[in-house]
Amino acid sequence: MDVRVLCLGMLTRQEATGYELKKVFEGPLRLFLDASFGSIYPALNRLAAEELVTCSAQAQAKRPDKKVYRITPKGRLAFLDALMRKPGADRFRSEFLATMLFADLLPPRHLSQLIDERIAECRRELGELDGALAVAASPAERFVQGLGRTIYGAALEYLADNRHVVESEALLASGQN
Amino acid sequence: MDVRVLCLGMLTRQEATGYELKKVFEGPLRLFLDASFGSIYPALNRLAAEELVTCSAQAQAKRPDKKVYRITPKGRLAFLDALMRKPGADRFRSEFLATMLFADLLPPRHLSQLIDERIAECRRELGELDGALAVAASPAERFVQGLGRTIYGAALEYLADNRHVVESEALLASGQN
DNA sequence: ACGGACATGTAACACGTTACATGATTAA
DNA sequence: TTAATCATGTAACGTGTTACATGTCCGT
Repeated sequence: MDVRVLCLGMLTRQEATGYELKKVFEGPLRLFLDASFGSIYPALNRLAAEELVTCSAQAQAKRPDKKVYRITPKGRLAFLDALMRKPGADRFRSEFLATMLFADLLPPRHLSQLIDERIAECRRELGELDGALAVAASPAERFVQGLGRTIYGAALEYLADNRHVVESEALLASGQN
Repeated sequence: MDVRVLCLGMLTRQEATGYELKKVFEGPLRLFLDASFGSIYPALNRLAAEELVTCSAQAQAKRPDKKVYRITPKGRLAFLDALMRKPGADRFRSEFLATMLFADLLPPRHLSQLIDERIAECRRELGELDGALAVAASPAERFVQGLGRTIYGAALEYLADNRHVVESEALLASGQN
């Protein structure tokens, strides 16, 4: 699902500007959703050209016009159509995990620090998700956020319980160099 | 971490051909790692041009030469250097999850079938990971595979326990259309 | 007879990121 | 005064996918 379809989907919930859409991509769902201005604005322009959304520009003093986008009936159909396609495989790109795959090549201290930071990061993320769940959006959104929390929680526990596996290996390897 | 660095990393473990590397990308780690021939072969050629790997071609009857790549000391240093960089943020791209975010727009039957398939898929993946863990590679690899298993396991349980949240919402929504 | 494994590679294309351009307002 | 928020947009660039090109051998 590309940025274009994702934007269209968000507009099924709420009319929004490109700027507001970007904020959604930075919110608690950012693990799953992501897009930059450089992809959002062209996406919205294209959606408008295809008449899947309408755009009403509100003039603002000393600022670029604020362009509020609203989905059209045609846009809703197009989004539905995209939603009904069989979803492709997940791809979990994690540089942290890729690094862990070669943990034995790292200096032990560096590795431990990496894991410490990762654990802190997971906790931060968990806190944010819990906060987001408390203010509660739609059930669907809560469902996805809840899954995110579950995954982060499980990953955190796993990390704490199993870090010794890679850490001891890194120690052994560093003793042999 | 791009395909080039990833290939370099795998070559720290074992000399390999592009074809063999591709098989690794299709194995139990495919959730975290992924690359197509169209990116692997150019990556290897570039690595060879930079002298981070060497390439020895073995002539084969009636087939393209088999090109075995080996990492050089310079390549090991370059890889280490890449590994030591602060890892970027995770990005979990899941079309399934993106679809769930709009579950209330889907026909209830379609949604339930989607979730059923997803659960089956998770189980398949879990079985494969368990199989891979049994034959055991390096501790680092087991660590990462174990994390994969943990995540899939947690996701599976969450799905089973919470599917009713989105399913009932979809039912409600479909009754109102 | 047909598909899949083996084996490498190129070219067109899609998609997204990054950095840049512009500029006011407000809080620390 | 420095950074962040608001607000949109373009252009260059990087990276990867898909489809194509080529051909054998083996199992069913």
